Amino acid sequence: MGIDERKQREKEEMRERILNSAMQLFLDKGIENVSMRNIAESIEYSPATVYLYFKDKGEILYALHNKGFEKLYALQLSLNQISDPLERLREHGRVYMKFALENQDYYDLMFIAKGVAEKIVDDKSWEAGGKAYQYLVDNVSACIEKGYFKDAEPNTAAFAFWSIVHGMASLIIRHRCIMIPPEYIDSMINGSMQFMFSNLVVKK
Amino acid sequence: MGIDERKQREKEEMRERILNSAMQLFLDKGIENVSMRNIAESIEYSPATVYLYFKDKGEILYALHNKGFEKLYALQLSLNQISDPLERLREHGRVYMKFALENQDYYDLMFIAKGVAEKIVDDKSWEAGGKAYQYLVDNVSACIEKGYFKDAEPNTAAFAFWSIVHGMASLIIRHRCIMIPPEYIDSMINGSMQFMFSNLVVKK
Amino acid sequence: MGIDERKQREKEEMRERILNSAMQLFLDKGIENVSMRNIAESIEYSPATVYLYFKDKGEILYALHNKGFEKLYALQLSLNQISDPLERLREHGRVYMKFALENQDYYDLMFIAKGVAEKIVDDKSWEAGGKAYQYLVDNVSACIEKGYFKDAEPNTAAFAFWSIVHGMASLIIRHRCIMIPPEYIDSMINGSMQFMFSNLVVKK
Amino acid sequence: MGIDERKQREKEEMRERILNSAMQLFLDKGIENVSMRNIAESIEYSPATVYLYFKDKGEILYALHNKGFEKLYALQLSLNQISDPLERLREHGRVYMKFALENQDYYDLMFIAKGVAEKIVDDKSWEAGGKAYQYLVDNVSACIEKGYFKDAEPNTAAFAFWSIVHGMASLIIRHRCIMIPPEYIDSMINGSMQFMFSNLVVKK
DNA sequence: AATGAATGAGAGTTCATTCAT
DNA sequence: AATGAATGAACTCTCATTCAT
Repeated sequence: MGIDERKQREKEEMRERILNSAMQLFLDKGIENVSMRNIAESIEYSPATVYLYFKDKGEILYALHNKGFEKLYALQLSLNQISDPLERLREHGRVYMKFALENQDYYDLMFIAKGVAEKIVDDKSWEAGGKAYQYLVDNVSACIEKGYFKDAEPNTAAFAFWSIVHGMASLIIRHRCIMIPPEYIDSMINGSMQFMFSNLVVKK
Repeated sequence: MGIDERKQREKEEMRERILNSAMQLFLDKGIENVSMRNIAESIEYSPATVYLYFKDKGEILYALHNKGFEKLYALQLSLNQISDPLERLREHGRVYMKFALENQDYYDLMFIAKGVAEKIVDDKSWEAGGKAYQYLVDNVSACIEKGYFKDAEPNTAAFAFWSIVHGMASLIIRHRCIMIPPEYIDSMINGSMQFMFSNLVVKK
Repeated sequence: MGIDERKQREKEEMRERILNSAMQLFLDKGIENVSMRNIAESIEYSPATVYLYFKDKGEILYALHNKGFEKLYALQLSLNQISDPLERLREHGRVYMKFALENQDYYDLMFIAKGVAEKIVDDKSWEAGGKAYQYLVDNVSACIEKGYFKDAEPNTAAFAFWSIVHGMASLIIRHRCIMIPPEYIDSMINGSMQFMFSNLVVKK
Repeated sequence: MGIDERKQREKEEMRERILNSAMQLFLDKGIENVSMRNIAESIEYSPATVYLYFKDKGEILYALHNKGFEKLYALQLSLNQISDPLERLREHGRVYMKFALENQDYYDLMFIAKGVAEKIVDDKSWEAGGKAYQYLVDNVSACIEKGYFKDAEPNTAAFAFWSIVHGMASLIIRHRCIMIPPEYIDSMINGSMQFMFSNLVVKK
């Protein structure tokens, strides 16, 4: 009775193994330097086998990209328990940065890597990203409604907030912060976000 | 006596010609689609000749990266004529974004591309970037001294400002703004910067 | 007792189904673009299953080749109702060309494709082809006996007739008639056959 | 002074060597079973080297195809010394068959092989074939003008003649004459051509 | 009887780079 | 100073086929 299920599970495990190996390789050698062969070798299977689980290289990239967005979205949902939208937005920023820095490989794939977005647009599949972005817009809207920001249009403000955190994250991930001693990075991030928030918010 | 100098000069001219052609190709076909052979063809020399002037492809990328920083720094210097530091900072942001969007390939090379930054650490030559960054820090410092920002530490605030503009630029350049209709991108950028500035600055 | 027969029958049905699907695919996509996987998919079985019914791809080709000859032979038999051998030969030519052009993939397999004929010699099984050829020889013999051709040896004349129609068919099928506008092909064929017949036949 | 010429000559020799090796391989293994790698190996160079001399596989096929047509056309020109068009046409047939049977590999490429014609049509390059075909049409026209054939339209009659010889040649080359004992093939060919000519030609 | 999983071999092609001349 | 010739290594992807289950 469990046979089909076992097979199903094994198939899923194999996909997972491939994805993990691929991600590890991306991390080690950079996305553009990873080939299907590399991936196959790293799981000790033949190249052809990989194609049994993923149609082509793009599908692997897409699957990882999606996993990343799911992870991120799950984190966003956990923010729902914070009722005050401003506090939620602040925490949103912290969570986003934490996600970016703890999952630099995923973040790179999701928001920085070349050749990924291009492949994905062709499919119907900016869904994942769209959901995450919408969550931010809603959060910002709620803040505006509560009067936390002056002169703010939700989409514009959301883009501004996103830019700040993405800017920090991508500068760090792509090693453009070498003028900042590593041990200061964290306080730099917190300081920057603090600077923004404390000044942007309307004092009542 | 003039011979060596002439030779030196000719060598330099050739390097320059190679770099210009390479950059033109990057602009035309995208960085990853340019090969050493392409570059050689575009200057009508053989591939082997290019190697007489640059050790390898990485060195070309690095040289272009440096040229990019020089370009950017020149733009920054032109800001000096603006005496009010806040107004200068505001214009700094506009100029930076303009540079990024009009020279997306330079910008990519300078602040996003993988493999370039790594080379830089080895070569200890973050000079070019350091100067540009220092200019920003100085600009922010001047603003703080004049009391435009509250509770601000110059390095931290500078990092924050840089993050915003880099965030916007890199999201656009790496095609992560597909949820924003292209015709709105410009107003989105201006709106975001306006949002930040108008709220961050202490009202007197 | 009926069990074995049923099994036998089922096996034969499956072979038939495979062959039909394979031929359909050949017609749709061209012989060289059909893989064992395609064939398996089109009958909704796994690739491995196909190998239970045919030793390898060559055997499928060979079987189709044979089916082609059966088809052709059936058409030839239908000519028997024409009693005058010359009229029968003329119609033979028309029927042959019709078969060739309406079943280009069968024809290709039977008379042009490489790798198929080789297999046949080994398998000593030129039977199917032999029968069809003999039919032609007999037809030509009858014409000679009736005095329609002068100076003719049956085998030689048969080969000559076969060459004409095969020449036309294979030039068309393998796209070597590009200098003839497509809309003229038909009249070219008819014209050529007319030219041969009207001149070859002894006027009484 | 001779340096450039020597280089030119060496380059040409290399192309020739590649073409010869390729042709030999085609002959041995069949066109569709020859890869660029095979060709490279057979001349003991790396695959990449072959691409220095030929843009892609199609260009090799095309070059061979062209060589074949040049050979054939040269033979045709040698017929010009025969003044009587009927005798010329008769010899034309003999020469064509001789060419086909002595250069089966070239003939296959020129008139039978799949995938060659397709590639060539795209280029401007049915020239070679067109010239050879036109030569035949002209020959047939001359015969008609001289009253050798009744009721004949030149293009149609030319197509008919071509079909006969091509039919014979391709049946032999693709091994479809296994019912004819090898030692009879020659007399079969001659006999067939004799049968056609002696009967087609108007007796005066 | 049927298959899921796997693979070795191979396809055409491109690249950065080297080196004798 | 410049290059023609060459190459090893790599790329993505497909195929016919096998075999344990």
